[in-house]
Amino acid sequence: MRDVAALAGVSLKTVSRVVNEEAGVSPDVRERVGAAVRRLDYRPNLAASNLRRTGARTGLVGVLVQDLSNSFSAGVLRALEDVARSRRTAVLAASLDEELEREQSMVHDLVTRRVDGLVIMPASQRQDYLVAELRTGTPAVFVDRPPRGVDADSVVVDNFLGARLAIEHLLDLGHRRIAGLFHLPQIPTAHDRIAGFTAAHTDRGVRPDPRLVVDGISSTDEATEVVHRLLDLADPPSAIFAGRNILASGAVRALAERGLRRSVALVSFDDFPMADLLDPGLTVVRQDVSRIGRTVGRMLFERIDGESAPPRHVVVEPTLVVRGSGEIPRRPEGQRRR
Amino acid sequence: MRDVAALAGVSLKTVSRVVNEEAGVSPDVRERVGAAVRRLDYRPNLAASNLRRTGARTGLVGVLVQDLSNSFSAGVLRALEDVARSRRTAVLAASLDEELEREQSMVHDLVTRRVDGLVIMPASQRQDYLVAELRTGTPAVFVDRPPRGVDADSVVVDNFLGARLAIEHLLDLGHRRIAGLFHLPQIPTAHDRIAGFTAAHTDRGVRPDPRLVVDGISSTDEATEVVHRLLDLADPPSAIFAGRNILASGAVRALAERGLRRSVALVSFDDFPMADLLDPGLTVVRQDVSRIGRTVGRMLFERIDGESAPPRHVVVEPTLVVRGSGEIPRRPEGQRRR
DNA sequence: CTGCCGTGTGACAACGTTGTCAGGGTCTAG
DNA sequence: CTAGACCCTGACAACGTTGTCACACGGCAG
Repeated sequence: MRDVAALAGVSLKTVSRVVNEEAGVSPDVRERVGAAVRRLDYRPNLAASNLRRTGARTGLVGVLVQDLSNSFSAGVLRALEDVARSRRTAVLAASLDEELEREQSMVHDLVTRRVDGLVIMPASQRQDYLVAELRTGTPAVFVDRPPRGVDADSVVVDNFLGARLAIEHLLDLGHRRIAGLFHLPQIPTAHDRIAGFTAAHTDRGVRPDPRLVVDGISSTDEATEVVHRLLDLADPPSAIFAGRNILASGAVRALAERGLRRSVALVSFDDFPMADLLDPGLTVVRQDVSRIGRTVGRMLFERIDGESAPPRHVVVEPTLVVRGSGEIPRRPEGQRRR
Repeated sequence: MRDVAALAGVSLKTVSRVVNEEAGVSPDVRERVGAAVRRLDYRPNLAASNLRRTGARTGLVGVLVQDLSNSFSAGVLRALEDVARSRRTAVLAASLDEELEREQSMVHDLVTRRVDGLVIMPASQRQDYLVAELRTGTPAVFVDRPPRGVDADSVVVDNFLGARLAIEHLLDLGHRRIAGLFHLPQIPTAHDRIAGFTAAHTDRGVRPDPRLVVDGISSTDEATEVVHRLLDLADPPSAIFAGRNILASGAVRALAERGLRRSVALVSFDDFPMADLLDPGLTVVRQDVSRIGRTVGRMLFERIDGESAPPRHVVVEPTLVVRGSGEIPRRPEGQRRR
């Protein structure tokens, strides 16, 4: 900036005025400074500028998701990015991989970087640590999992409802022995899906067989194994509900290995690209990822703009997408057929 | 910081020393300052710190990909993130959506933010504009598409080889009428894949039917349409090569609609999650996304560390992943069979 | 001619931090 | 007892920018 001022023969302040398009600079000077800026490839130092300006924004928001490479996280991030772009804000993204410690250290880092806002898909059970972090006034919005131990905006899917929709759908088709595959039950989303699974049964007077409900499954391979084990039971399930898309792929594989893809019904939570190309197409409970992302973005920027109403907790309703795999009727006997 | 100094009864500089874990502070004072820091929730202002330090890094890298929500971009980003994390660096991510203008403005913004490095999956044809941007010394690494008009490191997949692998595979199975579905030919990746498609044919003395080679297809629906049109020809293709995964899903859909999934061979460029669950499993040319991301990360940080050797251009070899859809033999007559 | 106003410009301090250097205290060797 | 060395600590300037304020100039009314 000093060089620009020297080259244009003006003071630092005048360069600042031109760069910031402030009024009150004669066209002549404005032109001279502009030329000098271009000639020297001058770029204002945003850090210094923010330092000086009172209450300036960094134009940066932090987004902490479970895993940038999974389609749910990536979809939410993408929708958020679009909102951020319209607010001339850049996005700092990171994966938490369900690691509590990483969540805390990332939040700390981002707050230290003075991001204007924070979006968190939490890995931790409780976020008490956030109370201190957010004392600086950084707004935070939770997504996918509600906050515990700290009061903040959130956008979550109604996991209970989603599971119930799926199970009711299967019950309507006559299924009575429905297997449930779930993630770690201490994760709120998994917990609610298990609850929805159970509630749908009991509401209809059906008692779910506890042997058919398996939780703590965290990989596709484990899911394949579990499904094989369930199908080996003397009274195997006639339908399967997968509580997460990666568990659904394990289930699909197990069914395929036994030639049962058209014999055992399957419904999954979470849609994914190309689920409709499977044969039969995979019936899923879909979360509207981009709507979730947009909602989160909108709420975050309202807070950044100074909105100070009490935290809002938006619950997005998932929908059942019928594609075939979930519409296989109960087959009372002779499941081995092709 | 001033408050901390006052509370601890020391000078600003001493607080600075404690915060930065500099040597030469008595344990007593260190402890007092530490307590004050905790009590006041003090956080150093990174911007100010960077401003003062000579040649300090921002601990920030910019990553510009095609679309954060597609699995290739997301996978590369994720692998990059892991490298960045090990270097205590955060990642600023953005989607370009093949928009040239956005590429330029994002690069400009990121350079102004003083990122330590830049990763670009270019949307533009030429990147001459970068010469001026990079004069500040910000290193850049290109991924997926090589740089034009500016000399910089790059990591790209051998698209020519990938397409050739696929076509040779199909030719080996006796196919002679192979359809090719491609993206816009002015995009270098598409261009090379078309070239590989053609070269594989001519190397084997087969003349590809120009009517079977369609480029400029940019959506799944368009691909479906095109495949239907090709299958309506008097002499339809016995195999299809999809030059991109989104085109593959269009092709799968068209084949499914005609009950030809087990009759017409299909090989696609780009793997995607759950491609193995299709029936038959989709045979693809796979790019090792996480290796690409890691390589890019490694190269970028070498530059950030001051490496000044001439730019390197790494070409990653793709591999053919056989899953069934590509191994359907040529069926000389009566393709309509189920 | 004087005084006032508006316009364009610049000097200076300040944002929050750290590098430099100097000073005061304690310790050790001569 | 003194000189030198060493250890801690603090004063001060500087990083690149912008807010505040003052000043110089030309024009205009009295």
